[in-house]
Amino acid sequence: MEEDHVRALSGNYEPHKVEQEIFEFWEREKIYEKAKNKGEKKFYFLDGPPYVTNPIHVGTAWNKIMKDVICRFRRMQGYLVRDQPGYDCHGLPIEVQVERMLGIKHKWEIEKMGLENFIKTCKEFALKHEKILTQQFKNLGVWMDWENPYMTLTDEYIESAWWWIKKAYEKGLLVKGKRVVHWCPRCETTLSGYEITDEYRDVSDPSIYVKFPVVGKEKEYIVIWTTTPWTLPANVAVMVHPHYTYARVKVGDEVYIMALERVPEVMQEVGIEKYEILERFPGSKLEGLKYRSPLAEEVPLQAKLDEMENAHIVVLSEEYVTLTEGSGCVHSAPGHGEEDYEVGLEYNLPMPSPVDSSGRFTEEAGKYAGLYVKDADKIIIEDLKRKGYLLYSGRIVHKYPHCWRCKSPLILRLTDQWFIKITAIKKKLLEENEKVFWVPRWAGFSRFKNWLENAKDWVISRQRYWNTPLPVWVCEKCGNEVVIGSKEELLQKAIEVPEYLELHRPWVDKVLLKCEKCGGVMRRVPDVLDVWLDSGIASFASLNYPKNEQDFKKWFPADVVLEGHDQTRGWFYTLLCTSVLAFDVAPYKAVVMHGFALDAKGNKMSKSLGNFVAPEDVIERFGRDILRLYLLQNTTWEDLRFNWEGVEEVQRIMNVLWNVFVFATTYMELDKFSPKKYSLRDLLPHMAPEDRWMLSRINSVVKSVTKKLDEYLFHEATRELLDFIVEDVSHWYIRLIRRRVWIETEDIRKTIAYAVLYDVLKKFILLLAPLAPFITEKLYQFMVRPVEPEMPESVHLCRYPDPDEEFIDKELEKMMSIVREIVSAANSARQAATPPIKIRQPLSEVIVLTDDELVKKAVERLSEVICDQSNVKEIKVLPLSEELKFKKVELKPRMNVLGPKYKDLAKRIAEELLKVDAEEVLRSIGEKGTYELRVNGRSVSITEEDIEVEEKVVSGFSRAETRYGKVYLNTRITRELKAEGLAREVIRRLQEMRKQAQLKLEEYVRMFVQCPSEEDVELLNELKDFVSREVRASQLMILKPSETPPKMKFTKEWNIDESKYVMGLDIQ
RNA sequence: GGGCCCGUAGCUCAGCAUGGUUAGAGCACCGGCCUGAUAAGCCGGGGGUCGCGGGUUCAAAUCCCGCCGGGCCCA
Repeated sequence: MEEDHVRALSGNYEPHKVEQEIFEFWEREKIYEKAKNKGEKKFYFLDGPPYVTNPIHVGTAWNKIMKDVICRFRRMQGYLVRDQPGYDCHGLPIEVQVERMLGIKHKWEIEKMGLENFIKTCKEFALKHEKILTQQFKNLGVWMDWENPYMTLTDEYIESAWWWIKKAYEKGLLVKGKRVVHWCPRCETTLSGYEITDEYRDVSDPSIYVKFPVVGKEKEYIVIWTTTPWTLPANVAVMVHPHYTYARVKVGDEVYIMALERVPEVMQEVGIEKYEILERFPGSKLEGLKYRSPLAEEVPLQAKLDEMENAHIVVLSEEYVTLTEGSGCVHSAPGHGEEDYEVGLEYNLPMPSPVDSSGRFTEEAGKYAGLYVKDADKIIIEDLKRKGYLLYSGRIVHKYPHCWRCKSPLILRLTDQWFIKITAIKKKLLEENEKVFWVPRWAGFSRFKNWLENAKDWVISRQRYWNTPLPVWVCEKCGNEVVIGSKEELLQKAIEVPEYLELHRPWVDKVLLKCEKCGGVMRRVPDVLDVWLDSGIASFASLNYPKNEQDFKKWFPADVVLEGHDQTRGWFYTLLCTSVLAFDVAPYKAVVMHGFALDAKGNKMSKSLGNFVAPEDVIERFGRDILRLYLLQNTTWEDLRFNWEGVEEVQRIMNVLWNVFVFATTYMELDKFSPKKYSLRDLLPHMAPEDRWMLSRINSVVKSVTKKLDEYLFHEATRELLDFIVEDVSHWYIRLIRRRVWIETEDIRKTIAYAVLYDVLKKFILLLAPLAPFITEKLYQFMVRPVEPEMPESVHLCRYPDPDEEFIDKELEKMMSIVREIVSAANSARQAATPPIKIRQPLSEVIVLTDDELVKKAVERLSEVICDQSNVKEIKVLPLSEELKFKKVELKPRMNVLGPKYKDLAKRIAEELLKVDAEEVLRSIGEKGTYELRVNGRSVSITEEDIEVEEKVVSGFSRAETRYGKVYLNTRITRELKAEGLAREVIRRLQEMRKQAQLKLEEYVRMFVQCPSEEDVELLNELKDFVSREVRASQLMILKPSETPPKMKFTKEWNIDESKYVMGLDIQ
């Protein structure tokens, strides 16, 4: 039975056409579905859920493309891959967008309009954007289970969160307590740390020094510094460092207490020139020192604190007192500062926070009640000044956190919050992290580890609406609390359930429970959960755990997660926390961290800056495979600076790739090559060294690329593959086999070239398939499937190739790289010759001088490659000691040295030096340090300094150097060589004319060449057969200048070395 | 202010862990060459304070310290 043969691929690479065609093919043949269910060993890829607000940008595309590479690669390795995408659907950002859509400006308006409507709008918004994002991801060629994403807004997902909260509660790790949190007075909610860090911006604030009068002393004060005067009504203590030196400083008739080291700077800042240090002592001496509030008259709270024993005293802190700014005595308001709060706990201080949720002072603040805190600053300063407690008032520009959404300055407020005691499981977090495979390593073992070591308790409650509700119900009567772990449990315990129930506010708020302790009615606390908890539980919530225990057992933990470096402290962290808390193990085996996509200058891309590039823009101009490869070749964990030239470079490479296939298939079709007829192993004994080299290379690449993808080094794998197809296949192997594929008869050398090329290209397609799924599918469908119909119907259903170790010959690869350098040197020597010699002109020999055994071996084994590629008849290797045959050493006397030394004899010495054997002079100097020169009957000692050495290549040779030795090129052109050179000049031009005349490759036509001289006619006639064969001339006439050329359809005049030739060919 | 990462040719980057010929590649530019797959390729040229400063060393792009600029995270 006749096997079908390879057909010629034609035309240029047109990505859009290819991609459209492949999209349709995948869709029609349901290739994704087939690939998805094919594998055996499980592989759990866990998608970090993108937030469903904005359309994707280049960075999001990069992220999903790398994930796609993982899934495709693992599938080809035979894994059953869990590839569920995820979407992060809750949270303040959506609330903000919805508020904007609804024209709402304040939190209370939401409740006024009705929560139900608001939540419904949020949900619609999330679902709508989920669809947009999915469409965008699909368009990149990303294969995921788009029909079944996990979404954090479903009841099932929320139930997983509830289960986890209950688990934490049962372990005693869910705690209600006071916490100082960043609070937005406009949004009236706490913000997570993540939400704050983006919005530290420079603002101008007051900078004041205040005097706190010491109890029992006349005119003695503790001096504190603050930039938030509005926190003074909540002042409870002053912190000092126990080991720093403090001083009592006399200024006029007053005494100030402050850190000694700070005295000069503070005095300068407040403008005091004359002062005197009265006493020095360690800060620890100040512990317990009682002072009076400077605002006792204005603020009832302060007056009350004055009366208390454990308030308005000096406390010690090693951690929170520094000498870089202020006075070294730190105003401490535990209700308005995290550090203050911690010290407050330690000293059992009262912790007033006389500010309400909208940032206004409460009644406790007396005179200031009702004022917005920032507005109170001015009045407080005035009051202090009036009362003589203000030492200095200025302004300072510093970074201060703002609400990312409404830009209000945030305040720190002591509030009741729910939190998870991460500190209790910190050790285990660190332990589990040790077991994770991090890419790059330092991301896990420097950055993430460092972060874990500083882990704090996690405040998980929020005072908002569109989030997972906190599943805690509290008894109105006795305060008893119950934590609910599922919808089922909720319904079981409910005494009242609304008609419609989904696990969002407001419906869930309407569920009332009966208190088991007192029989009272229990209501849910109004808080919702931090949106970071939603994505943080994805490792098991996406598996629908605990409802679906089987899936959990099957898949958990994830084999890999991959996100940008902002997630080191975000998702990577919350994932680890939730899993370690619930299961005592890390939720992932490998974590890959990637960079951000920035603009060409390294700035963030943003629509407002006008530097935003959408992935769709790139697709429109270049196509999906090019976008993918461009992104993938960037060092994974480094930021990507998007630039269009870089994309163009990838496009050029893809053009070369395409043309490699055009070349290969064109000749394979001409010869009706059918790969299944041959086995590489059978052909092996007949192979040329370059064939074996090519096979070694592809198998080395298979091995190396597989390892790189196994370790998630996408950029290294991408670069290696592209480099391989361009350098090794296109630039080298195809050049080497070109003459072989032109052989017209059946010939084993040609067959081998096809067989090797076919094998290499097929493997290459498979290797590249996960990275560039469209073009590889196209080439597979075109070149492989028709001739090997038993292969899978899609490249993405194939097995990733295994390296054939038998073919790998590292020594041969090394030898070929040596040979490539030698060829390059030989060509360089042609150019260095005077006059330069064209490559088309054959030469007699190249000589490599080396003592290196491998170089010698390389030249011997690959001599034909060198001769062919450098167009010489012979290649020789000689030991270094033979080099003197090809170079002359000449001595140049240094007259400026000899002159002063030998005066009038110098001239004679110079003359003699030029006569003697230079080699011998150098040898003697090399051995003894001097050379004894006879001049006018006396002996003169010539040393190194007296001469300059010049090396000259002997005439008839040209030289170039390589890392592996010097290369000499024989530049003598014999009559025979000249004839061949001329023949090749003529051939080249006739070929060009064939191409211009659009003759078919295999077509034979009549031709003539009219030479400018009799001599040329003679020369050319010697190689007439050769020329005819090369240009496929049915008849070749070589004419003298005097003869009249026959009439032919296509004639042309050419200049060869300044002489005019006329050539013609007869088109049928 | 702290942690981690990055800074090498006009541009994109490799080299740095294990210090050692003249610091490389691709792109772009210029000159020459080659070409019946190639809008490709080859040879050569120009182009570098290896962010800056100090230290260790016979020797530093590489190791150490400090600083500057950028990114992320934390405060």
